[in-house]
Amino acid sequence: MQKIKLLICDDHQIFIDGLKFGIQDHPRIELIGEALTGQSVLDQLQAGLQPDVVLLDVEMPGLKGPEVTELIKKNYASIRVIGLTMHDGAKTIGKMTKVGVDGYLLKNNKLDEILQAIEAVHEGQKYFKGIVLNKIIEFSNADQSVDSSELLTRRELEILQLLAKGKQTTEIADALYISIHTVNSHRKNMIKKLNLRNTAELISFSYQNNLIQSDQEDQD
Amino acid sequence: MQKIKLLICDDHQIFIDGLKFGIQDHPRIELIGEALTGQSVLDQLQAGLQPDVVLLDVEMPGLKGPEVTELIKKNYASIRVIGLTMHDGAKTIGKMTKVGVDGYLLKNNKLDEILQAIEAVHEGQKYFKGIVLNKIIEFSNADQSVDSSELLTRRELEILQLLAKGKQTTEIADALYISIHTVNSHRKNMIKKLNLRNTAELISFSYQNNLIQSDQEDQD
DNA sequence: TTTTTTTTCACCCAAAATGGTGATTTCAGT
DNA sequence: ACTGAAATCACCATTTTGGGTGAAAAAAAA
Repeated sequence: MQKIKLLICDDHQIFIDGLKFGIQDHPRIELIGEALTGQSVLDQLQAGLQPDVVLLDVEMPGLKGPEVTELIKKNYASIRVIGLTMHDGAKTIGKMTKVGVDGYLLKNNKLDEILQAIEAVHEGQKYFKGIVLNKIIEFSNADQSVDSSELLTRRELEILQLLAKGKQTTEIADALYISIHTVNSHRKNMIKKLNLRNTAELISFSYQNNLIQSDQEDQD
Repeated sequence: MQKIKLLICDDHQIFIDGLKFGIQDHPRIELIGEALTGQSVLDQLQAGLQPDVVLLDVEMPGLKGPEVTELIKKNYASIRVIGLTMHDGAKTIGKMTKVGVDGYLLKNNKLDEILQAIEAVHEGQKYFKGIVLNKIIEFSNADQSVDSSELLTRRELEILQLLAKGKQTTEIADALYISIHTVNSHRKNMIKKLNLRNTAELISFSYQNNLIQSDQEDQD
């Protein structure tokens, strides 16, 4: 019987190494490739690699889990994707299920659990357990978990970035060659449409919903 | 020759499992214990376990890397401690070196690197490489890498949390049973002492410096 | 104990933000 | 060509911030 062909993607080499050791003697699973970035996964698939299952770290620099999953599912429908994550944030889980991920595991699971998940999704089952399952339910019920990336327009996001840097209305207006009234309108619109109360909460919201990168430069 | 006795602590089981496989055939290293929390490490040491080297995840729920390291170093001076981390934040590295950590590795290192580090620290060497080393230098030179947890007082942090939730001065004053003047003073002091310009930037700063947890509840 | 830091409160004033309403232009999608 | 969303600008009134100064009580550190 053919072994399950597995491709691992995780930006942490040690994770890959760990799994490699854990899988090397497995009778039914075979590691056929590894990648440190989402882009690398897509490249390898493009190049003709044909895994049955992709084990995908969700939080990565560059291309993130949901995007990668979406592209895999779109172009290689037969490949099963399992998301792996550190955190159990409902938002990310929601994004992943939306693009059709087949399984989802927290990294604090035992190796056994992961191997089990690989076999399960390969047989066409979905693999969600425990907290993850709860979060999915939570997410599907509560629609208030905003898909923020589409709630704010490009211009609004632009202004948001500047607000986060401590710029005030006049400065933003100068920087963008628009009137202070416009800047004000944008800010007020954001606060209103997101159901917030003031700029401080707007900034909070934008960090919590990853509208702003925590590692951006903060030059004055 | 006696093998190096190793104790691993990481809240991610898969990490432990991975390392276990990686070490099982190693001629000079022997895993004598594992722990999922910092507290568990201390308990095991208390109970008489005598590792030569402790491999310690820095970011953990509960007792964090620096605290654990400090306690180990204080009570069991002969034990070498290697910090393991996901992120390469200068602040955490600084805290770890301050309490006398012997080595520091990023989790995206290869298994080999980790094994090498274990042997190095066991021989009394310090093991810092690449980015980590740079960060240490950066940290010791640049004093502007604010140790924010000590820059803000407890009260200020408290007010900061509420500001981040969109509360305004009056509400915060009510919640904390203090005058609005006091709340205002605290906010103004924070902005001034951190060299910021307004509350928006203050919120930004606090997210970027982990003064606020991104996954906190946002109930009204 | 003495000294320093933290927390508390107060007043003044100018600048900025908020909340509302309304209107025009530009742009993308149908 | 039409429609709706996005971006632009404007005026109004009220509230909140931000910047300064000063000072007393409480707590922590030396």
